[in-house]
Amino acid sequence: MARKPSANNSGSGPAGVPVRRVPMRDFSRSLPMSLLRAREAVMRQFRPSLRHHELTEQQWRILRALAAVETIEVTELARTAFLLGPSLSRILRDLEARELIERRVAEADQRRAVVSISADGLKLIEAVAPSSEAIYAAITRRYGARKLAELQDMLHALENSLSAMEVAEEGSAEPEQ
Amino acid sequence: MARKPSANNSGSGPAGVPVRRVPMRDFSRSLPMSLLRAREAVMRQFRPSLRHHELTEQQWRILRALAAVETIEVTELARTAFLLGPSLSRILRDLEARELIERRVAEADQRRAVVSISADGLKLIEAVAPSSEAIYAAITRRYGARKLAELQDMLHALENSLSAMEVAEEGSAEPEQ
DNA sequence: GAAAACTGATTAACATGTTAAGTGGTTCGG
DNA sequence: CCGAACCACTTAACATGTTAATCAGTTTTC
Repeated sequence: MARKPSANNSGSGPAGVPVRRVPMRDFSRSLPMSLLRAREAVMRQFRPSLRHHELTEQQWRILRALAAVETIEVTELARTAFLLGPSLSRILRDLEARELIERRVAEADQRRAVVSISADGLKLIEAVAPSSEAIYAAITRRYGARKLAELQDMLHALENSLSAMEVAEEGSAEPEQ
Repeated sequence: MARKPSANNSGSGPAGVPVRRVPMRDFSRSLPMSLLRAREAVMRQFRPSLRHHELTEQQWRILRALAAVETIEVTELARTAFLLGPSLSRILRDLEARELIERRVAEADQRRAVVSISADGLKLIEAVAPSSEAIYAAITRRYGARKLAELQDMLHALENSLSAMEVAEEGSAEPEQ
């Protein structure tokens, strides 16, 4: 288990000890990594259930978003389900082929598409919802309802903090003239 | 802005009001969604900087993990960088082609591959690290160092809670027999 | 010591993430 | 009006996520 000293001196440092060669925050403690790991731990609970219904996580997000409204435009749906346009386009195409959703063009503006869930789509949601809710309840029990609410608050606060923060453009490439 | 009552009665409920037609937790408040949104808010800050160096988020994770050790085996690297095997395989192939990493087979076990960062790879890290650290510092300032540490703790606690939780296999399909 | 079982890594196949480009439809300025 | 600008959506191209299958090397078992 102990890392064996290697004979690889082709790099730079003295071989044998795992040194941090560049001064940098410990990698595994970075915020993006923590968020990724936490999210993966949560999704690992849900994926099997979704999989048994031939649904991906994103398809499930879309169906749930659609179940909450009569109709919705594609752009608004992308915002709600937190998907980028291209992803949403592909998924809607597939869900439409499976007849889980319906789509028509808006009368007022021919550019816009209006989406709604189908009867089959609703049936599917009703089939998945119980186990999904059960899993969520189990997670809540394990972690603690109060702690979970607090975590959500902190996550939203983080999101709000950063939304106001402008992204550095780093003008070292593509000078834009 | 007010949702116009639609004439779509093909579903089930009385048309006109955006009703939640299936009893379910409000979608936008689900934990996976909160985690996803928070993570995206964070990554949005880093992506431009990485992009200027022709690096994806995952490639950056791998280079950073490699910079902390002399050598590492692929499986261990996957665990450290939190990537699945297939993703890692592809990325290592590309990074090797760009000569940012080096790879050789382990002497003791010909199945295993041992990876290390190259001199060019180290130079690249040194080029990216400053702005990366600056962004992280800015995020910390905005959100608050103490709050950030607390959030990390809660995320790790969540991860630990769920790792002990076994995933339901839901025997409704593929009876396994 | 060879077949069976196992293991580390890669490849395959399909779905999504991400950015850029394309395609119609709509609005605006002259 | 009519061409330029804009807008909603889709397509394209490439990278990663995810599961299953494959492949070579190693260990187990009889």
